[in-house]
Amino acid sequence: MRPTRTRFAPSPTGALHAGAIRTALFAWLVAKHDKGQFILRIEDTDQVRNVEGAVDNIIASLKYLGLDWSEGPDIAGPYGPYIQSQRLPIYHQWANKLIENGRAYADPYTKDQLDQLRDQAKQQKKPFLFRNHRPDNPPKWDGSQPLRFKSDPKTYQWNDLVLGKLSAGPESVDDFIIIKSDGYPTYNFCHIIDDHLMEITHLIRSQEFIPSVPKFLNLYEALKIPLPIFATPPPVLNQDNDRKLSKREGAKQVLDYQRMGILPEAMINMIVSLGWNDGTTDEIYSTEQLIEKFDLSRVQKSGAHFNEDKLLWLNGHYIRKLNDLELFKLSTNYLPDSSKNFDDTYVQSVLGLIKERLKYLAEIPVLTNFFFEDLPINIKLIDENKVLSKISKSDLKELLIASVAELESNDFQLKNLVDCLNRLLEKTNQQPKVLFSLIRIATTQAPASPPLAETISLLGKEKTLGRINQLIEYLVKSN
RNA sequence: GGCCCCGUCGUCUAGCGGUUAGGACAUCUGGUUCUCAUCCAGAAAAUCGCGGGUUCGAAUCCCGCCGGGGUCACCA
Repeated sequence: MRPTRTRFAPSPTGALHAGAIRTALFAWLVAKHDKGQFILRIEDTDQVRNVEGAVDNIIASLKYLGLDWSEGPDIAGPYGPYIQSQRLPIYHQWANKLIENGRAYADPYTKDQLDQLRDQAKQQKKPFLFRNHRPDNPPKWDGSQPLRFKSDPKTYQWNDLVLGKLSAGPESVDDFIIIKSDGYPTYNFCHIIDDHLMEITHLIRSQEFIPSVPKFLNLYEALKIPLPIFATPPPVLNQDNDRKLSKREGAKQVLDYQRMGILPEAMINMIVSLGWNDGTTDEIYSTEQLIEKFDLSRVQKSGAHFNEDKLLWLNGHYIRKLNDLELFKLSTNYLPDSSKNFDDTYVQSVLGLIKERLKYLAEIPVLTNFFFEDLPINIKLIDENKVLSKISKSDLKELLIASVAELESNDFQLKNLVDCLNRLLEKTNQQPKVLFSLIRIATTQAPASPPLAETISLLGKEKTLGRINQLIEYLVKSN
């Protein structure tokens, strides 16, 4: 048995989105499951569409999710180079074989002539097939014309690990360009050679290539290259419509999710669930479990909409499983600058308090800033509060004064604070709804925060009392 | 338009001839001394795209239709 070798072969035409990275994930999981190899190959044969920095983006996206490769543009291997633009002589060698066998010929048509033929076919409502217009005496190929594959049309039936039996008639097989007039090969040609030379066993790619497979099958035959196993995952669709994810549709980059603080485990879990499950009711899978359980034959046939709600839920789940130190380490790039004035223990405690309401790391500043800095009084929080807005400002002021009096003698240990707040409720004869909301707003100036006792215990006596007094002053002045 | 693929709650899905069609996200309700969240309990949500067959019995098998998508480049 040959070892399983899968590959991810993107073209560097822009940033990777969730659809592309899922294909990579599936291929990676197959390789890991079989204890084989996963290869990264860059398909940069379109010199016009190549985008600077795209390879870096691809590599960074894969690294973010921990999808590692054993051979690639940055890792030499026995079948390199792994960048197609560096393999041109190989493609020409194979192209020459086809010419020698009479299975490739120079295309003598100009672009205008071709367009004309296509228009004609369109007007006759017939599909355009180049092979109906093969030149009788093609010129010898000198590299200045495109080189075309001379097809041998027939009906094909083939197997796909995901989609099952697929078939198409001879009308799907045509003469297509294998070497462009700039000397670069087309995808249709060179991916077959590369997959063969690189000993790829499973060709996992997205659904838009299905209509081309009969053409590929014809070429495999002409090149005497054995078929790999085909597996075609369904498209990943936009959240809001039924079209596949694309940059044009405003799909987020994979790295955008990294920037917003989606943990790799959550992202992997989300992406794999688009089209795959193990048949149980499990929703959460560690990467190790996925490697063990993943199976292409259980991949869905129909497209799946990307769902950011579910991604956030998963991410929250993984964040909650972190301990305070782990969360602290992951948060360094997200903490507000003002946190630098505090020691790590304090910052860790803050993160511990907000952990269960954190959906993604970029939320950290809005959830924690009041722990690190004094915020201006936002009276709207009281005016728009459904119980506090019904109480007169002077009554609120009196409640705050009573609170300061009670809290002043406390040591702000959590347990003692809870007792203290309870006493305060009794003394003022108030509902927690009123009193706790009031103190919470005074001390955080935030619409939401962790529970009151925990919050002010961590904040400390000095800041808590200072902030309450500040609100008292404000209320006195505005009266 | 030709060819090809797909079609179960709003979304992701379980289901492979006999189920009260199950789970998860989202939504809504209640509980956890305040808010937000977590957690717990519960509700609502799919006449299995439609119509025919086959069968004692169909979401599951067959056919037709409809709907959606993909593809018809010197792009991948």
